[in-house]
Amino acid sequence: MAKNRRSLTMEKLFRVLADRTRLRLLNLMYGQEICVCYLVAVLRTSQPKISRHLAYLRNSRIVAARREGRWMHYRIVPPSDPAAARILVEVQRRLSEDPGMQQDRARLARACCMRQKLVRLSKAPPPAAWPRTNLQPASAASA
Amino acid sequence: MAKNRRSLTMEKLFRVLADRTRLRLLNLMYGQEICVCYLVAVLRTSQPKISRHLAYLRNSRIVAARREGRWMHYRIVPPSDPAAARILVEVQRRLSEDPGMQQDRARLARACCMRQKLVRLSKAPPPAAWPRTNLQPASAASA
DNA sequence: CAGATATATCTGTATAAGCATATATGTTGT
DNA sequence: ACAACATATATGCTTATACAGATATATCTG
Repeated sequence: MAKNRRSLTMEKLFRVLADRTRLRLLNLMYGQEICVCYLVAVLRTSQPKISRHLAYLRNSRIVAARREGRWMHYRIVPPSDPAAARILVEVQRRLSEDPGMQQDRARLARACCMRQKLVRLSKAPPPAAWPRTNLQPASAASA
Repeated sequence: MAKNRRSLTMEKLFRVLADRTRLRLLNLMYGQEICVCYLVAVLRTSQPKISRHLAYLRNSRIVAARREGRWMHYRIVPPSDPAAARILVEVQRRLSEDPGMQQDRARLARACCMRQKLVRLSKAPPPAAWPRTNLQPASAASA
């Protein structure tokens, strides 16, 4: 199941980042833990495709997953290698300037606001800041 | 001939960086303009392979080439996009810590020292700092 | 022509996308 | 409690494409 526990080589890290869909996913995960259903809703692409790319990110140890009932939450795990971590920060800065990525974030914000009205999202836990701020109920449904 | 004049997307940039041979080439080009024959000598791999990766880097506008007689000199061109430029600097920092890359640089230094004795390099212009420091004769052989 | 570098062609591998289906958890009816 | 189902996510399989490496050959310059 867990294929690759060793730290990433530089070229492998870049291979992970060399895909538009994965960058879009990371863009939505910066600073927050987010449910797959939101990712599917915002990216407007097939669920298997997103799941595949999440698995790729997971195997690369760049993101971690947490199950909460039927929902899976994904978050970015800053690499232990300082240079790799800095690169991810640079990526974030670059993505924040990309119009397409801004559009994705805007769609996510809208989805969160009107989530009560969206069938697919009404019951799902919304994105929450990560690392947790203590203001967010950690996992209200898990007790 | 010049296929792609538009600026790189983030994912394209990372695709360029997602290859060990290209990283080794960049590693040897940081801060200096260097002749292909040195790259071939240091990397100890086939000349067509190196030439193709150089073409890849050239088409991605990450390096530029300059002809001087029969020799081609390659150098890194810092991207106009500030975030991309910062990423390249981070890559440099990371590569400087990589043992394999240090070994390449050591081999290059050695080749430069004993170049008089090496048939393939004895007539080729050695690597020179770039941007030029005015202490290096720009192109002594081209006049 | 010789030396330096680039390109054509072929083969193998990685992987992205699409579709169908499997798994996992939760819910509902009895 | 258990069967049957619904929802959320993951995976198996197929096809298409990008591209790395190897070898041979072309191009460019002196």
